[in-house]
Amino acid sequence: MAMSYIGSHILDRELKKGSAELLILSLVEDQPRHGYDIGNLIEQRSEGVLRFNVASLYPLLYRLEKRGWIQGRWVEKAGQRRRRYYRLTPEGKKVLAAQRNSWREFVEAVNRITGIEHA
Amino acid sequence: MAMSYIGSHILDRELKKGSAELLILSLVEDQPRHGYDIGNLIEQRSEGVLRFNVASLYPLLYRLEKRGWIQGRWVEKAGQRRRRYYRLTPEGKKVLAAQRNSWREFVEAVNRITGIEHA
DNA sequence: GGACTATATGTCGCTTAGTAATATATGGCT
DNA sequence: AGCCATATATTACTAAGCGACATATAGTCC
Repeated sequence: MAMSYIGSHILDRELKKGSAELLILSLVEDQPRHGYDIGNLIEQRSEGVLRFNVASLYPLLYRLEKRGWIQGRWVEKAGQRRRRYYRLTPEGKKVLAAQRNSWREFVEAVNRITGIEHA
Repeated sequence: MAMSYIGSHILDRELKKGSAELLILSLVEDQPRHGYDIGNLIEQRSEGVLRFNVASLYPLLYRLEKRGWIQGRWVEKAGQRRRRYYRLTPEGKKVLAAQRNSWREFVEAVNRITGIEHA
């Protein structure tokens, strides 16, 4: 039933893809964070608009680390499952700046075509 | 070489996915348009920031038509290859309104998390 | 005539990547 | 014991973008 598309679940799902890297890089910019924390922060700060699936989040963290944009290290504490904290690398910092610009350009372009004005 | 990622081709490519439907629906809102025209308009109005591959554009038009959001009809004119003009259906109009809201919410959420201020 | 370009639509096969489901491990609450 | 939150991880399925190629019409340039 086509009506079930209203609410734009498809749009929401697709949009998350491209912005995922930008979100993660931004969150580890000021302080190292572990995956579970990143997932929760995105959900909380977006007030539920953005939500990460673990099967997307962890592989994405591995990809970013493999590219050298973030650097992870294991931290073990008593009474806690081990956590892998990621920090932004110098190269990641450059990528983040570039992605912020791309994001701005992209939003402006879409707004121009779709006739959306930003307040 | 990881530096080749700078410029965010990956981000750009991914971001286009989710916004593609919104772009097309917006462009056929006021007047019927054919695929080739839509592709060119998106490229021109975005000043090259957004570009559609034909192997993405046409299948996407078929999907939107199959869902009943747009309705196409063939138009043949002498001295011209046949064109398929798509117009927005009443249901498509509702979807477009919903997707515009989703888009706004999404942009606000990403901006909040990534620390981007909009002027 | 032949080559090339712009217009206009269409399809194949490769690859990327999101997601549901499932798994593992620890600690606290009832 | 049962359940939930925390925290990381993997497998199998699926959707969809894209390079490359194909088809068709008409005009331009040499």
